[in-house]
Amino acid sequence: MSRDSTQASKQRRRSDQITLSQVAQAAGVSPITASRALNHPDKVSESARTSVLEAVEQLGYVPNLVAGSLASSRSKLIAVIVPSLINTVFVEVIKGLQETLEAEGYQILLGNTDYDLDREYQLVRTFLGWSCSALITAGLRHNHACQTLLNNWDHPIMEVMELGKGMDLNVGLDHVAAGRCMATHLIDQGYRHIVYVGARLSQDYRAGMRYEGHKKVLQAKGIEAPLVELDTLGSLQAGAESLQQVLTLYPQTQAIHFANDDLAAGALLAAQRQGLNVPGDIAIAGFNGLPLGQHVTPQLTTILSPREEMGRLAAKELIRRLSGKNVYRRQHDVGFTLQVGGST
Amino acid sequence: MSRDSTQASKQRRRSDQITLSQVAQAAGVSPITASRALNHPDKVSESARTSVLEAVEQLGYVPNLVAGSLASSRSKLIAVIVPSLINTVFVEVIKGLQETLEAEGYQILLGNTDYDLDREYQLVRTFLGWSCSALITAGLRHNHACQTLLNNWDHPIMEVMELGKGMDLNVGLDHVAAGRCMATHLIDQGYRHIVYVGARLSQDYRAGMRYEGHKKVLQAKGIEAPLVELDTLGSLQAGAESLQQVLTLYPQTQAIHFANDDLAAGALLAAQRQGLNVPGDIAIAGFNGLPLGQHVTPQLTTILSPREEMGRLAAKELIRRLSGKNVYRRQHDVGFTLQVGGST
DNA sequence: AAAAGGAATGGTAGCGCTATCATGACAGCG
DNA sequence: CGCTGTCATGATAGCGCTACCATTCCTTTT
Repeated sequence: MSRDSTQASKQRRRSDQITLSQVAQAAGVSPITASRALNHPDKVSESARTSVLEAVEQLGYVPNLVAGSLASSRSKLIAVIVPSLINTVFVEVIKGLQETLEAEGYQILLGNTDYDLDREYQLVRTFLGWSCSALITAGLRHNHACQTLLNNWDHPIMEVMELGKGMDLNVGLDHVAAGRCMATHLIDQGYRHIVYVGARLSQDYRAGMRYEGHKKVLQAKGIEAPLVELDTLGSLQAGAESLQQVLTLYPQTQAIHFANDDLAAGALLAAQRQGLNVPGDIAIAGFNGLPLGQHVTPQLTTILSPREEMGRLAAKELIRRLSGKNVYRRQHDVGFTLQVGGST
Repeated sequence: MSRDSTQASKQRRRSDQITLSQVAQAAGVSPITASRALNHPDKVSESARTSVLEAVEQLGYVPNLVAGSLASSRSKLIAVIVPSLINTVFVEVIKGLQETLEAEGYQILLGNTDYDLDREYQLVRTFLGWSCSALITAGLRHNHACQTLLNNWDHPIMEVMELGKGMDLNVGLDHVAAGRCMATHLIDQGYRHIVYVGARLSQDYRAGMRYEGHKKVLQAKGIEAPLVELDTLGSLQAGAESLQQVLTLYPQTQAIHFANDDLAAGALLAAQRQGLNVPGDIAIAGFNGLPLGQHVTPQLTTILSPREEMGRLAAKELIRRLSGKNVYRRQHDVGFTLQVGGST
């Protein structure tokens, strides 16, 4: 009877957005049938389904995902937390994740910790509040509060980048082994005075792990393993500057093992500008396998890490888990490849 | 009386997560007061506030943002839609956005269209369903459905990357002018046989706009403006390969104006490998001002576009608008800078 | 023919939070 | 002393959707 809402005691609808009930009414079915037509199409008759879809089209209905998530306590959101977007490595992992997750209808909620574990905790708290269906985070290190919070969370957690025993799922590579690999290569090439150069190893602790591997190999041969730690972020510029610094501190240096390709390429290009011969005067090695390294002359010796692949695999495994399938392995090693160029 | 829920007719709580009501009970206040203590701290007495915060701490309460958003039809989510993550340009804009938005407590919902406007429409639909408080999208071109959908949406919309009359807010630069700028520089340097090389200009239509500017300048001088369009994405590799192609198609070429620095740097490095002198045999220019261009020899002539700055400014203007302040200008030109290196 | 099973649909009651209005307490005012 | 205004708090009623159970109608089984 009271069609018009003049008395409308407690009207609260702010936006005049179309609701599922209106769609249902237009389609001549109950709201719950309309809901099913959209979310479980196989559970309604074809006639109901088509009339609902028509009504959706006609009214321009946009499902309120917030309401849906609250009612079902599920969502198609996946939280992705990385320490930095400046470092292209993480971006490439995100790329791989994004590609795979979006294809399955998931949306990415992106967070950046700036290498701050407390910040990470705050982000995790916020993201859990969105009842994400999973969380992907870069690295195995978290602060205590974060650890407890996540332990009590009953959704999949995927830790990427480095290999190890995580909280739940893990896709990554063994950075210590990568460091050993490159150090071994340098020694095999006959170099004995080898410096490792990294940038902010306390933040980029994976580069620190590579140094650990590097050091072990050298020490096993009775060789010193000097470390030069830069206080800037890794970049071509920083690499160029570090070259000078290394040669001043350790004039006998024959080879430099850089923590990443940006540094290494920066140093290589700087060496050329200074008329130094690579690898004759100084050998240079990097890590990551960025395209840039293949385009400089001589080509950069580096370790190729499958970053996008890591993202894709992580996403795939996560989806597997989310769709209720059995997970046989929680740890996945994506490996790495030594790429020998002319720079060593 | 009935404290235990044995008969529990229609219990539906799936997760045993702490709710605000439990916090309120522990703090000895009503749920609404607890809500206020957390969201409008100045609207409750200090005693209430502290006891609520204590209870939150003690119980490890994590606010359910989904429920909050539904009730208030507001959220701290901001949708960000870009055409690609492979192109670092967009990533840098995201970086700028992210930095500024996260500092203000906003979360980013990230979408990638893969240069497909229909995909963009789908993403927009989905994101509107999350009742985002704003939407940021790269570019001014959208399909019709998307346009209508967004016109009826009553939240701020920010279109970035290129300058022009958008739907709402806009931060970007004039790509036609940038193309003109570089073409003028090349002509001033005395080059007359100039080829423009771009990759998939129908997708990267902003590179196409730069070509338009380039062409106009050349034609005004009565010079031909040949275009070589590559079918791959812009990359060092593609740039290296295109060099050959250009020299075969247009043997007289004196200068190549590349659509971006990746292509240009790839070509420059390839030229060096082939023993060609840059700029003596062939001059090379790019666009973007990537760090790489400053580290090759000779330095790459390019146009510096303030990408992170664009993201930061866009985020700032958006926040301004979201906090209800007056917006005086809807369009913001971030400009560009010609960087002359030794390559032209 | 009666019982049992299945498919399509709907009614009801929340999900956890906040907007709205109502209340009571107390200060300031003429 | 009543009147108005401000402040802190609370009761109530949703936000738009879906889980859960119930109902109906039809097909299959013994």
